[in-house]
Amino acid sequence: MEAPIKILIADDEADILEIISFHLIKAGFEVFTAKDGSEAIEKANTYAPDCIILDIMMPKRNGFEVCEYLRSNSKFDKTLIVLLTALNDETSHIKGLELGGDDFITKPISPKVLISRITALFRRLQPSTGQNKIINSNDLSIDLTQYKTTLKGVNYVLAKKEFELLYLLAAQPGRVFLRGEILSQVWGNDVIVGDRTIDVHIRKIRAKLGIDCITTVKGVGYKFDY
Amino acid sequence: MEAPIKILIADDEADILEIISFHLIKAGFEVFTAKDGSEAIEKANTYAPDCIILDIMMPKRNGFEVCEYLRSNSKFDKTLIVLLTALNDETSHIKGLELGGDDFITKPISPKVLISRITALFRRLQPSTGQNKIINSNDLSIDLTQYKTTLKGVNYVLAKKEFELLYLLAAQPGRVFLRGEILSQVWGNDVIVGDRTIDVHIRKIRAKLGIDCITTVKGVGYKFDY
DNA sequence: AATCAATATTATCAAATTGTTAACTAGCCC
DNA sequence: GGGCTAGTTAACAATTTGATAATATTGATT
Repeated sequence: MEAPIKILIADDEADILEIISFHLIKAGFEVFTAKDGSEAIEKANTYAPDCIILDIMMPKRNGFEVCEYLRSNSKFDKTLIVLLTALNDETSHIKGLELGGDDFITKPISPKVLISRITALFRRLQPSTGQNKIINSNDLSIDLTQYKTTLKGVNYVLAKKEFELLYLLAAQPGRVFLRGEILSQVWGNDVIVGDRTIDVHIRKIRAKLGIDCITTVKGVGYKFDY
Repeated sequence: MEAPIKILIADDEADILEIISFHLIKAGFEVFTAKDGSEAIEKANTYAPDCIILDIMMPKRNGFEVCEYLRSNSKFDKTLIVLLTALNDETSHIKGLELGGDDFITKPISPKVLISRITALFRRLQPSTGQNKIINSNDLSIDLTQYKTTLKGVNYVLAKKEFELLYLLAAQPGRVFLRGEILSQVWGNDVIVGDRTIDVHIRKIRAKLGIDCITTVKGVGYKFDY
């Protein structure tokens, strides 16, 4: 998991917010906090977290309302929602899960348990994205289904050939691709283009991304290394 | 969900086995039972269930051992494991999740809760089973049942094809749809229309909504991004 | 250090792709 | 029928992308 996982916690009790943040940060997550339902929705929209932990009982909008809002917005389709409550009450539990919550944790919260559960949720979720067409390396992400390249969260627009070339190399970091391989993979076997064409595209990728993620292996070919 | 979801329950207490089975069957699952750890492993191999509910305290092999066995076998990569225990004990909880359990439920078990949680787990796992008829993204809402599009609460009237095209793209924000995909999804496979037709409709949508929610990926297709 | 081949860079032009407009057609309702 | 709307298409403009050639630079080898 390259890019840090973003977690938003919403609870009106400042001390709980603090203790949970502390443990989540220590566990390597990037943490945002909200002290009521409205702020939770606002920050969810701003930061697009991967997981949102919601207290049921909160001012402005309660956890159920926030959960319902999130689940009605396709933007949050892949966002995990964990509901938190002081009540050990079966009705809330079922209601929360039916509204689309992914997990339910009862207070008092053990930080260790919380982190274990969140980790377990992500473990389950990650492979479910299937044979991922997304390549992640450091802070560089290359998503084939979206034709999208981001570096440190910033989006870079690559042209079709540039993208396909980068994707090919990045799919097997470190491996050197011969010019012939690149030609047949990116251009196809029936198309005939000169060697300089590859260079030019490599150059454009390097220029656009501003990082040297492609290494030249003189006399052989190119490889992705980042 | 075409084929019934198969669930294996392992517990040494016959009455618990019975009551859980009863409720799971009622909820539409196909249920297998085992009364100890060895039998659980045996039946897991035989029936390849989608979900295995394991009591921690069982004869022959306990829940942890079975969990560890299952997780070491790639055959069960996609199998959900739910651990069950009478102890409300944090250590077991964490140990179970770390061994690769997907969820942890403490006794006494409420059948309703159990079923909610299992359903929630499967909901997450199933790739977009939720064929939502209403798409919401930011302040844009697209309602298939009413063929209605609203932006910031204001209603916009899209023609049939325009609506269907927008709906298709918006159903999977970010994903690039190839022109061919768009044609077969919106127009069908037997209808033959030119490529310009898509452009014109895209243009009309952009003009009507006044926002640029559809991005062109040159040489590839279009995607919804808002 | 000189040489040579491979690669990088730049500019330029050609080709592909999409955007835009307007015109045409078919169906529908009054 | 006449007027309306939606859908399609054609023609052209605008834009983006791709390929090449010419030139500069690099790096290995001697």
